[in-house]
Amino acid sequence: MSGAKPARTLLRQEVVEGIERHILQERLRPGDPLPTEPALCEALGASRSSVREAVKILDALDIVEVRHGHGTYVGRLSLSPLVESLTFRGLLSPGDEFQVLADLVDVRELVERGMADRIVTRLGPGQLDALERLVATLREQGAGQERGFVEADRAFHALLVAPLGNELVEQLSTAFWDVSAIVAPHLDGFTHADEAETVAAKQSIVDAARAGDVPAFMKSLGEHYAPVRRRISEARARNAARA
Amino acid sequence: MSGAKPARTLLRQEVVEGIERHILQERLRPGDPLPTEPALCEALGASRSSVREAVKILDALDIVEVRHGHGTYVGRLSLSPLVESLTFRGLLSPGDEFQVLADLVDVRELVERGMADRIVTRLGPGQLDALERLVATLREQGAGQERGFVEADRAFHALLVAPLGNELVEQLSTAFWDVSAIVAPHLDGFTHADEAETVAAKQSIVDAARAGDVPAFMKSLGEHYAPVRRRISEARARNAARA
DNA sequence: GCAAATTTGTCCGTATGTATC
DNA sequence: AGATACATACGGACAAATTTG
Repeated sequence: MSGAKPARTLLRQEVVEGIERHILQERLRPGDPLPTEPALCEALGASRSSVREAVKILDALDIVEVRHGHGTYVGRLSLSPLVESLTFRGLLSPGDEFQVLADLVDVRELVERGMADRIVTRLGPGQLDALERLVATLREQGAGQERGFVEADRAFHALLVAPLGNELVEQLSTAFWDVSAIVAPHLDGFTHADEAETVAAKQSIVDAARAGDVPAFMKSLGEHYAPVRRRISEARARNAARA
Repeated sequence: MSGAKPARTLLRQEVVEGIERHILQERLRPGDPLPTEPALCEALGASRSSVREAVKILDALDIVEVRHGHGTYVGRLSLSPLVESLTFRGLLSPGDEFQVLADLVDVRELVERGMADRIVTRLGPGQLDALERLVATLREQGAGQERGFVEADRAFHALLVAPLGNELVEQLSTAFWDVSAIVAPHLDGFTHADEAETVAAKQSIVDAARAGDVPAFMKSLGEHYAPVRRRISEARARNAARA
């Protein structure tokens, strides 16, 4: 029966909050250095184990970034935890392997559709030309150069929402794209015809944006995601039949 | 000079992937038990420290759930890591404290706006009545009963996107609401008039949905978020003036 | 209700790998 | 290259929480 307070909350969790408090109070910014592990131990009254576990939690959330042999720093606060979490969920998906993927495509189209008017009005000539060049790249590179293809596709969707001036939307958009790119390969049956259809729809999207035609922009968006939706529903049908 | 392989990747990270692999290969589902720490140590060839740090990382991502004195289980795979990450970013926000909040409101309206047609067509009479009851609750409970007010508000937005059948959209919607609820209190100046305006807009939203009027639904959405936007831009103006 | 068994939480000491100067 | 500072990893011991007999 020592007089020590039987802290209801786990010490590790208090260390997590202590580090967060320190970052906020000192108004630190991403990349700024944090105290070393021994310093954190003394400052927060915990052992190395507890401090290390707390740091790993914050590292997983990208609130903290650890560089081996160098030090601990404030993280970038990116959406990497969302990507990790959603990716694993997509790979797990008990029952229906592709439900998450279908939902994901919905959300991706939702974001671009919901921002359609702003995208159309704010895309400048230079950005439209850049989009056009990406479409050309996609058209030229077949299934032979997968690497360049997926990279151009990623860049296209990132550039599409870039002029919004909403950093959160940009990061969410690329995060959802990343998850799709990791989960989708389990989706075979994607033909060259599908690919061509998708690229053609991208061209229509750029044309509609250049013309300032919001309804056409939305229509092209629907056509762009149509092939993926077909493949997903076919895969789901196969799964259902197998069960 | 031990014969151990000088793993170029961190051992801790390999343990993380090993646990993930185990969950996938065994097709475990949320709530299923995982091996104990000593068992994981032997299975993955790592010390308890490394295993524990790996488990904490997976716990932060809600891929694993740890219960003290009980065991380790497969997590719920919720979006809690997104909430944690975004909340901290909102509290940090160097330079402009309310940029993240403004972006957040944009995204919340974006989701509801982008799903407008589907929401209007799929909302059944029972769900419309439930929404109406929530609006009544919001109207009756003033600033006096904050608890019930915010709870009803949360329920309203959750119920709005529920009939879509897209679990990801539902979880994203509530996640963004949660982050707003945590970050927004730093935003004072919210008057009773603002509150009344927001509640009235919610009534309009329900009316429009009941009438199947998509344009009116969208218009009401804009009116619903208008007061919050005003408060945010005022707060940003105050911040700018202070700097 | 008590006590034992199981499992996670915390601490300490030590040795190793890595990056910087 | 050597020295230093730091994170990484190990193993053992005890504390705290939970379940079970």
